[in-house]
Amino acid sequence: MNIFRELLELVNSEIEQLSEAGDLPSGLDVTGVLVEPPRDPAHGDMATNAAMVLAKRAGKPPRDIAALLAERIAAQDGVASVDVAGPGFINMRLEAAYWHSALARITASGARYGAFDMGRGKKVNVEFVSANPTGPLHIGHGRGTVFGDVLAALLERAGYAVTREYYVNDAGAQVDALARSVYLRYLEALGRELGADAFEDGYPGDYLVPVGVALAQEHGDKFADAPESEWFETFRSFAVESMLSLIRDDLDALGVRHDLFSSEKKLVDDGQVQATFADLKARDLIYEGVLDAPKGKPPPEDWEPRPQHLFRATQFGDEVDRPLKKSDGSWTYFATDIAYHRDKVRRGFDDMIDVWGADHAGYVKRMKAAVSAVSGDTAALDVKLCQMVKLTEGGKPVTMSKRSGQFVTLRDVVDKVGKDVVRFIMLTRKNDAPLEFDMARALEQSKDNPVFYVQYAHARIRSVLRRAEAEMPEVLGSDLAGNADLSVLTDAAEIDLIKCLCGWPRAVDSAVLSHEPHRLAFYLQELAAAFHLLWNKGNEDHGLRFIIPEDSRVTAARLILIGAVTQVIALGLGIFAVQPVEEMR
RNA sequence: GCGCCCGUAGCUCAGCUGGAUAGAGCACCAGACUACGAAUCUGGGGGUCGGGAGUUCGAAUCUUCCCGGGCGCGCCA
Repeated sequence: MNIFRELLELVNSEIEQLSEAGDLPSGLDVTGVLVEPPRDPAHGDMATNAAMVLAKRAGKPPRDIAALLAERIAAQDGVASVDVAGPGFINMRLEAAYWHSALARITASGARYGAFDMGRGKKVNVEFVSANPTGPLHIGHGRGTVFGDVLAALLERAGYAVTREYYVNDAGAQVDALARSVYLRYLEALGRELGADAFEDGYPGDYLVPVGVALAQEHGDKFADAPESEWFETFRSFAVESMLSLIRDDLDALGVRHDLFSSEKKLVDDGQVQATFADLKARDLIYEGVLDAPKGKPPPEDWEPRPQHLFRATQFGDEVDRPLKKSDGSWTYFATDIAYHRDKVRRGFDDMIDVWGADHAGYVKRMKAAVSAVSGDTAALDVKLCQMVKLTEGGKPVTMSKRSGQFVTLRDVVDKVGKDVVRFIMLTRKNDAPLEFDMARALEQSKDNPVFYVQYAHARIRSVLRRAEAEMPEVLGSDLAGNADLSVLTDAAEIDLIKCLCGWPRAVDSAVLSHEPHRLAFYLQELAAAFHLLWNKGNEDHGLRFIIPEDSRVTAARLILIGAVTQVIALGLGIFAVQPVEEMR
């Protein structure tokens, strides 16, 4: 049930018939033909640009094509009137009966409303969070987490077979530093004094204290005076496991569950990086060369031009060729990441989405280049960048210092305002725009708070339905939808609300195509607004209230209308994994 | 220096694969409740869509150049 798609099919079939009748050339390409609501409602309910799009292809003036099409469209059921405007827009006005039938069909399609099998079971890999396992998640991670999880849910709803994946960077210098910090906490647990700057190159956060204690309990002072080589592996893997479990708890608190955690270290240990390297080398995509020093900023003190293994990223649209090995012989982050994406391709994903922080923007081109290279141009990677989250409390910035280890964690925020509020607010901005997250406003019960605003609409309707059940039980009979006469819905605000409900599949489609779940959050706010408006009309004109005790016919129709609003709000919140509320506390 | 992202009302931001006279909220002003929950709603003023050029029937949207802001630029991830 998607009226835009249906009307587009109608327009396309009329174009075809005009071709058959010889009024238009046959075999016309109709890509670009759209049916959409005109920006100005005064122009009608729906408009199509068909005549303008086809003008050049058909070799006819747009107004002439429009006139031909308009005549045919006007003869269709449900179409009240059609006119041609401007350069060749065909504006349609639809009969009230059309909207009534649309409402009935929305209700009938239930939880499937807006679902369209765009994906046809195609596998998609959504990699998100992928924070280093060196500490708890912070609020910025939370944004990518919610974004990735909701995008995944959205794609699932559109018929894709989605895998939610977390790439664990457990092989680099970061986790080495983590291991050393944990070792210090271990010494501390054994009663040793730590120097003031002991954690200078490590992780000073308190969250490592229990990790040190646990190791002290398990191993006693066995490693206290041992050389690093003896304890390092033990401490590193224990520390990573502990941090991963911390992160899993954080994700759990947000209601996020990944299907797969992929370990960078395992990738390296299994020889996959080596294999990828050999593979690319065999295809002459790796060569030995010397890179210029980075321009525009003073080169690092220890800069020295040296020949190294370079990936021919420039062959795939990147600016420079990228190094794969560090001077100590170990792999660069990029090298392991190529292997990782190659692994995804080999697991059958030719559609991949990576959710990154905006500070990684500079890596997008090389990663796309790498995916082209390892897949032989058969796989596509879309990288979604999430901008910063500015955490505020009553408009004042909440200071965060990772250096001191004292920062507000994602968990702190979730515990304070609840996971549903966090999830919704994270989607009230486009992913590549900075987001201000105000903790005070997140808890506020006013229309400034978008979560509340949408939930309030849902709760109000549930309240009406409860009341109707108590006062007019006969109306809420078993076959309410089947028997109701929707033609009594005649007020402009009622029809507007139905029109808004009809926009849901369109919102879903556009969110799926653009990989932008925030569009659903905006849609839900619009729907809530259309509902609140109708409600208030009932305050001014009691004849427009939903429950009319002396008229069960009208009441039934209106309950179906607002029932459909809760249906769509619940569907939207469902994709967000936010629970619609029955009442506001 | 180069690359990516951004620039829309006083503020915060939408604007769907290019569509008609560019929208919403906040703030400001003026209104609507003996309540199906006013935690809401209605109306009003407010704009060179950063600037120029181009593509076309048509540009906030695409291309290009400039201005301004953010991020990044071998051996961090």
